[in-house]
Amino acid sequence: MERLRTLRGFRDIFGEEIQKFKFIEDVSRKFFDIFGYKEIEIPVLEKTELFVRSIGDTTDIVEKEMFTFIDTGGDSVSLRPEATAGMVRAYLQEGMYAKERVSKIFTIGSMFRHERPQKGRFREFHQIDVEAFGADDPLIDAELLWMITLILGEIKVTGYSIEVNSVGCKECRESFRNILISYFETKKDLLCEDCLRRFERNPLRIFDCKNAQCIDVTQNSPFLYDSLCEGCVSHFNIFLKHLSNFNIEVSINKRLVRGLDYYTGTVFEVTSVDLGAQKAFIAGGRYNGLVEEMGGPPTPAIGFAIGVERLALISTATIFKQGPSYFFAYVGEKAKNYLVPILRSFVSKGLSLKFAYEGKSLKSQMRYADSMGSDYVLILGDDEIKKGIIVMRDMRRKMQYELPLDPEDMIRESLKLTNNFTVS
RNA sequence: GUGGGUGUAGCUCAAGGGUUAGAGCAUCAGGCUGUGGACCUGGGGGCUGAGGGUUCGAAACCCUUCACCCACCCCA
Repeated sequence: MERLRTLRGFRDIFGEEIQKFKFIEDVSRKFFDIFGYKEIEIPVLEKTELFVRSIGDTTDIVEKEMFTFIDTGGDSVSLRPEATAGMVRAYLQEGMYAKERVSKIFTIGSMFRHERPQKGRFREFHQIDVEAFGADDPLIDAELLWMITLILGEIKVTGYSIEVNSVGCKECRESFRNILISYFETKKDLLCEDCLRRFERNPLRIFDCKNAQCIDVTQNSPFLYDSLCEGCVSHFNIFLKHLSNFNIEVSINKRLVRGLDYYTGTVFEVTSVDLGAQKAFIAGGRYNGLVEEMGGPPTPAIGFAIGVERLALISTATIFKQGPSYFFAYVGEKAKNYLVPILRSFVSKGLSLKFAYEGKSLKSQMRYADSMGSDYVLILGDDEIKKGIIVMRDMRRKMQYELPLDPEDMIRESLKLTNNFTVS
């Protein structure tokens, strides 16, 4: 019989990794609360049209990476490949724009893309997604990056770098597109196959190519960055000024363009050299036109997403356990009868008391206790029962004490001995 | 979708045509009949990813297929 396993690109997340995930989420939630972001859960499955309209129908994501199927009602539905589309939908559907001037929301959950897995890339992956609607002030652009640096600091990520750029508003992007097309038109034969495709659909993306010859071609090409309109230049400069006031080091990467159609103005990426080819672990930017395109009032907006798997790969945080843990070791059936009342007392006090279900030799139980990292082992056998006591062994100091056998007294006395407990 | 690499015990890996496929770690037991980590001894564990072929003989060679990893593409 063949054993079933997960689908390609889907994984079980457990053990140390899930602890790291939870830690990353906890730290993020803490800072989101400080900065006034409210949590929202949105559906994993939405109408395909939502993603087509927001992300763009010629992007790779919607063209070939979505898990799309026809449900029994005949609708085309898709597993979300990213969160922003659904967040915009929720912002409009729940009427947030009418209730507050600025809506700051975040969500945490799985995204799905039908890609070939590699280091730091899976078909089901987790994002922490943050969106702020209703403010065009570059201060909020800078504030987002500040919040990111605070989170990364607490998660103990070092050696990352932040790249920023502006991809301009609709107007300056449209005029630049023409400039770019006429430039590349003469150099078509120098571009790689992929870039020829990009030339047809989204010439901006040629700047993203890693092919040496293409990089060469773009070396002397006009940059969007250099032909931004007055308003975009001033917005970007004020953004940079704020960043320096926040003491945030960034580098301007004129080649940085994003793969989703909705971005306008500020875009940014946080990368780490420790990640392999998929080095961006946080990315985002402004999308001032999207809300209106989705049928809402004209609303400036900005957001970013954290790739949790990638962040977990580079976080050097170690998860500390808190509080002492106890183990109950018993010799003989008579002693085992004392387990339940003792266990109940420990649990009611919120203390961790482990034990072996099929207790074998004491030696075996001691090994078990040790392998689970128990700090104290309570040992009970006929001798102790006769004397009305229980032995508590301090595993690290290799010292033993006698405690009363009555559970309440036992806990009280043991806490006296362990109240200077510190995690090593 | 394309390319490269790897599939042998729970994990990391040996064996490169020739008895019964090994080692370390992990696990269980014993040494120590009631005391953990170190050490010693032993036990359990495998259709060598799957299917076909070549051969007296295949984990090994050939074909097919599947899976995983890395990279391209793209992206968090």
